Amino acid sequence: MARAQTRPTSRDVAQAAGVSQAAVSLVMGDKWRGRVSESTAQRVREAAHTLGYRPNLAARNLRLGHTRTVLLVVPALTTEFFAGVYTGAARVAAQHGFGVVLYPSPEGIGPARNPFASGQAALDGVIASSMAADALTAIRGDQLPLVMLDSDPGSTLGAATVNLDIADGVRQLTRHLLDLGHRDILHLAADVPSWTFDVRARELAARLAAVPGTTLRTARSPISIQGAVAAAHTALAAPGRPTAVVCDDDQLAAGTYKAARRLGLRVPDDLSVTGLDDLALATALDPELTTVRLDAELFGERGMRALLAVLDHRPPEAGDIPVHLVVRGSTAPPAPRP
Amino acid sequence: MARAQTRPTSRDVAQAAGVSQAAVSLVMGDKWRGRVSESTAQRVREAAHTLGYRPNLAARNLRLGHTRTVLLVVPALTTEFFAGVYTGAARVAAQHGFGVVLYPSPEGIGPARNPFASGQAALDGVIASSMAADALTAIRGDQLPLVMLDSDPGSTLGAATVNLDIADGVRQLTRHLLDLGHRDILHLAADVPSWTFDVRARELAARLAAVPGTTLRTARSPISIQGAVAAAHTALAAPGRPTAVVCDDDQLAAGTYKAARRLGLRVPDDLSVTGLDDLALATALDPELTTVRLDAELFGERGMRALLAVLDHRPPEAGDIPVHLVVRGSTAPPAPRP
DNA sequence: ACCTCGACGTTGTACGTATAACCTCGGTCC
DNA sequence: GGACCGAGGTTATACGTACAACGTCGAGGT
Repeated sequence: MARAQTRPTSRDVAQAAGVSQAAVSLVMGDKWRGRVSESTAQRVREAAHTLGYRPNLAARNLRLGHTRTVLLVVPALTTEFFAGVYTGAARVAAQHGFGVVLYPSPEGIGPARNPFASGQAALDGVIASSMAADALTAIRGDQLPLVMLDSDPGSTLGAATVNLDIADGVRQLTRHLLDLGHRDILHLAADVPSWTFDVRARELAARLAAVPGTTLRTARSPISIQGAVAAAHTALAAPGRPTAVVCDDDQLAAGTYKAARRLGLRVPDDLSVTGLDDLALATALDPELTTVRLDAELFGERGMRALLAVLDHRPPEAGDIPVHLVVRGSTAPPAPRP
Repeated sequence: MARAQTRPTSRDVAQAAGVSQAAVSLVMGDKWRGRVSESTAQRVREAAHTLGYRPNLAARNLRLGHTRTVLLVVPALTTEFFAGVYTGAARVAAQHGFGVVLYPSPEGIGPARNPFASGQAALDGVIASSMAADALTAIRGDQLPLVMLDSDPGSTLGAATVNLDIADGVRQLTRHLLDLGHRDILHLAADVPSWTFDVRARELAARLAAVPGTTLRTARSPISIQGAVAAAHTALAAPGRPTAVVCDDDQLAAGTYKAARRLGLRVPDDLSVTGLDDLALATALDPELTTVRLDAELFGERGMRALLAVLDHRPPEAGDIPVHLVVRGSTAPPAPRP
């Protein structure tokens, strides 16, 4: 429980170097120019090195009043998407001397347990992706600067938001399917309440409603390949099969492939399938998946930049992040109806 | 940069409740029984609530000398495997009042930048997976209690280790292929220096060497589906094609599927393929992948328990974590040679 | 001879918390 | 009636750091 032997402090270094603790702090903090002679600084550095001195972060954080660490709250890490978000956020954080700590919310995309109440690290701010309003207010209760990723700009209680232009992605997707001649479409939707999924449903419905003679059905699935197999199988086995399935993400599309196979349907000849995310999985599938590519790293970068802006009391950068359709082998014109 | 308005401290709460700061600390720390009356405790709790008081973690950490936070260093989060490790570790950590912070080492499985030097959170210990020796010594330099996951027990400089019994998994896998009649095997190996991959190569070679008339070739691939496509394509296009491919993980197997398809080879009729991990990807493939299931959550649990033991100066639990072969559709007897 | 000034430090203090040590006061026991 | 005691607090202090404010000392200017 207790640390084996207590680590050396700046005072120990000071004593070893024959200077005051303040001098050590100055040297270690690289603020000694014009205050300490080059030779003394060197002596301090050597003493610190031989003692294996590392500044006590807790003390520094207390003194400074900030930690230069931010928390990135993500849903389950079952996909490489949020790894990309982290990478992007961590990169720009590092450029500004910040660290990023990753907190995968155990309950998935839904309400997260408050990670601050659980006595975790001290934080300067939070970047949270697609969270429910109650979890949001819990975080706000901590009065920490907050940036929301992919959340309803209307209900984030004034927090800054950074969004992917999912609506435009769905727009491109819908146009592609309509251009191919599809009129009977199944929406395989994630059964998780989240703005990012609501947008997909809303935009898809709006686009199809604008075209007479189209029909749109909806099936719900948990966000996993296995879950999607069951959901898609049920939906596709029902009478009046659609000619195309629009999936809320690539994992659902993978499940749809499997369900189609079981039903003896070939993709894309008998059934077109689309995904959303462009995971590595998308090109591992056979045929490769037509999907919408999301730039996860850019998303993370923009999120971190927005948080930095909030911390600086600057207005965060505006505008959604563009996405684009990637057409591959899983979409084709529908077979002529018998 | 500076926090908008400074958060209330325990002293503010004390003043609001008309008690001393010490009393607030007692009540908040749940150590007031027999020291503070129920009514006063209630008053303090109310004051804390209306002020929105949250204890300053940096101050608490400084005072206590520990943070009850440990770091989990993982390679890139491109797979759900380490999500499982995190989940397991976080679960047992929570049971002991600890938090777990996730640090995806930017350089992948290889040497990691020292996350402590970069001024991140203050930590009580580290769980690190498959790291190179130089990164290891960097961490040891911080004198933090350390547990290594899936690392050579002989070269961890005395750190505790927790390992999956990969060797046994490869043993089961090899027996399965030999039983099916395969004698010409290609090992598609990860091109990353890491003990966990060395074990695979060593065990596979040893098992096949024990059976006369077998041949073993090796091809190397980066750990990604796309990378494996190229590597497997090259290896399979060469003369003297193997009848089975043993892949270091499921992602490589997925790449092998694609390469085989391009070469007009059917799995498993023309080529058996095996993976290792049992990711969701394994059952998304067609045919489903024969692979070795690793219990990621148990792995994380054991890792955290070992760290807790080290922190308590107790000997960590011994013994490797068992794994087991999952036979699916990607393996079959080899086609009779023409 | 006096003042100024830069170079090179040092002393002192505060950050917010947890807890050891102390205080007070009404009731009990002998 | 004095000793003792437990309940219900308070006071004081330390954790390790960063930095503002304060010396000190020798050189240079007048």
